[in-house]
Amino acid sequence: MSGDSILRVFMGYDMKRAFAAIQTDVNAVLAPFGLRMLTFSVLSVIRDNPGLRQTQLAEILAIERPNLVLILDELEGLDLVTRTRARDDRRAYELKVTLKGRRLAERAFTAVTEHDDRMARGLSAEERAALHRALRQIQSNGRSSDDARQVSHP
Amino acid sequence: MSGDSILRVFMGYDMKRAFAAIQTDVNAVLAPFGLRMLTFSVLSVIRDNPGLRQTQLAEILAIERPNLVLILDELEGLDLVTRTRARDDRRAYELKVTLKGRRLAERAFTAVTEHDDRMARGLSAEERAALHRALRQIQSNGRSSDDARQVSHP
DNA sequence: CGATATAGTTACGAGATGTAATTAATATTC
DNA sequence: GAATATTAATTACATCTCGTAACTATATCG
Repeated sequence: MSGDSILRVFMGYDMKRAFAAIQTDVNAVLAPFGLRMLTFSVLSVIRDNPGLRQTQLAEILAIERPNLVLILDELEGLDLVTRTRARDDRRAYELKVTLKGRRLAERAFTAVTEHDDRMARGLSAEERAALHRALRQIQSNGRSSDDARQVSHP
Repeated sequence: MSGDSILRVFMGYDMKRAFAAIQTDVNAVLAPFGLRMLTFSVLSVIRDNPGLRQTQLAEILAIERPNLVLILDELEGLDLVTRTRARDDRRAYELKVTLKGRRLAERAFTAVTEHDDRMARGLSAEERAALHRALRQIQSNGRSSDDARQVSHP
């Protein structure tokens, strides 16, 4: 008995431990590419949504705009992403992935997919699908409280 | 379509989002008790394992011993936990929860349990059990790589 | 006894995340 | 159309979590 059985009844605890395992592992997988979980996510979303603005990207990834700035500085410094002034709104930048970035993202994506499969060993396809469903349900349970609060103070 | 569909195929991404939701929420639940997720976890494990040493506690929670020091300083300063020199090993401390700590932990535990149920709304008991199983499987998949590495360099 | 290991600590750094205030550009309003 | 407010990005700053290396004191082993 591992001593933390009192905490194992909580989804939050099991999830913290599982996520820590994944994050440590995926960061090790991404290190050879010069990426981490967060920069990989940013790169992937821009690649999938070329021309995205920083505010939209922050919204999609649920991070604050200021935190995005340094991440984009990093990716831009690595020549993986470009910031181009938007013609229709010269305050905003259009984000795009460079050719170099596209190539790197593709290889990293394969590596992360393999990693994800590795972390899912022992789970059937149905169990994996059920896990995704459960995780999204939890997210929406968390969001609904936020939304309720925001709606009540418009 | 939210723009992050490219990432939604990864357990790691869905889990990061779900865990962020839980952590934000549970910290709000614990704030009135003067606790956060981490201090609550430490307090709960000591309560469940009186006399525990710091090294053992760090091992159980999978955190580094140095990080535990400040957390225990905090809990000790709040009169929730005591460090007593072990008679058989004067380097070590025996950790115990004070009466005040026991009372607080009990109330906090109830609040966190309710919170966990709230975050699990929409999931059946079977789905919840399956979620725990999946999360533990993932943890053990992560750990097994570590173990393999350690065993290969004894 | 002397070498080595262990328990806790200190010092430090990196990464992720959040808030407040600033600047430049756009939108709104009178 | 000028004054005002809003928005995009940024800067500056603070906090939390987590990890490593080095130190002190005890303990153990040969």
